[in-house]
Amino acid sequence: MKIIDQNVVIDGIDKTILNFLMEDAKRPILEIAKNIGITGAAVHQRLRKLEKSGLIEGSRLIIDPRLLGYKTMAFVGVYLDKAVSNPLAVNKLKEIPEVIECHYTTGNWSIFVKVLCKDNEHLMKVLNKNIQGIEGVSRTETFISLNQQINRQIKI
Amino acid sequence: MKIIDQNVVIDGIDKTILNFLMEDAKRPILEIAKNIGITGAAVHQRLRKLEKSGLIEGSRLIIDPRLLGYKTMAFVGVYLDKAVSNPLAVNKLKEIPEVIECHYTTGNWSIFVKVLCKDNEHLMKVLNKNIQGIEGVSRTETFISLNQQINRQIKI
DNA sequence: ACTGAAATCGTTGCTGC
DNA sequence: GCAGCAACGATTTCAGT
Repeated sequence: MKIIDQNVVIDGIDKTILNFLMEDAKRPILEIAKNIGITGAAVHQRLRKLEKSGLIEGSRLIIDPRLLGYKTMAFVGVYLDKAVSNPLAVNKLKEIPEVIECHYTTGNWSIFVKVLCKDNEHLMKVLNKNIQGIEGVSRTETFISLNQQINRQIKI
Repeated sequence: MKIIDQNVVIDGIDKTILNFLMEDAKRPILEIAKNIGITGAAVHQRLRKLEKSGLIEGSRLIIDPRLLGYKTMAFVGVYLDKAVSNPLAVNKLKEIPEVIECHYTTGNWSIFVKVLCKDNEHLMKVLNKNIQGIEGVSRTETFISLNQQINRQIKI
C-alpha cells in the first residue's frame, strides 16, 4: 500500500492539460496547447513534470466489455472469518481475473469486490467456486448492476 | 442506455494488441507488432477495425487522485421513495462531480454510487447536502473504502 | 517557464503479394 | 489480411530568452 504524505501542487494550466487527457489520452498536445495559449513544447514540459511527480499513473485503452460478451457486472460483499486473513484473501482474489476491483471497507463486510462476468451463470461459478472457495470466506452478498449510468474520473 | 445485441468477434492477435494497450495506451505499436510477429501497419489496420466496431471506446490518462488530496473513496447505497424517480435521481447525481460511478442494482438499494472526496468532512457534505438533497432519496448507507487493493480492467 | 525550430518517432496510405 | 515503403503528423529535445 502506497503511503501518500504530500499532495502534488498544480496550477490551472496543469489542470486543463490533465482534464483534456483524462477524457482522451490521444488528444494531440498541439491542440491542447493552442487551446491554452502556449506552445506544444511547454505542454510537454509540464507533462513530464507531472509524470515525475507520480500524479500521472499511465494511460489505458478503454474497451466496452459488453461487446465481448461480458454483460454481468456485480458487487460482492465478502465476510471473512477473521480480520487477519485479509491479505491472504486479497492475494487469492487477485488470481481471479473476473475480479476487477477490491476494497477493504468499513461496515458489515470485510472486503468489497466488483466482478465482471459474461452472464449470470458465469457469475454463479465465480461466486461459488472461486470466491467462496477462498480460505476464510464465510459468506457473500451479491448485488448485480443492471445498468451503469455513470462511469468517469474525478473532475479536477 | 446502449443496447448490445451482438458481440464483436476478435481473434488472438486482436486480443494481444488490446491487452497491451489496455495496460498502457502509449505502448509503441511497433513494439507490439514485433512481439506478435507482424508489421506495425498490420496492427494499425486491426486497431482501426476494432475502433469502427465500437469495441474501443477511447483512451484515458490515469491519475492518482490521492496526490490531489482526494483521499476518501466511498460506496453509497441509495434508497428511493418510488422506482419512478430513478432517471431523475441519476440526472441529479450526474451533476455531483464527486460521483464517479452510478449503478442501478438488484437488492436493497435502488441506486448504488461510488464517490471520491477529499476527506471525511467533504464526504459528509456530499452525502448530507448533495445526495440526500435529491428529490426522492429517503435514506443512504455508506461504506468507506479504507484501501483499494485491486483496480484493473477485465483480462481478455 | 516559455518559445521556436530541428530531430526523432509514431501513424497512415498505397501498392503489390 | 499482411509486407514494405513513402508521406505525413505528432512528440521530444534543446539552445536561447
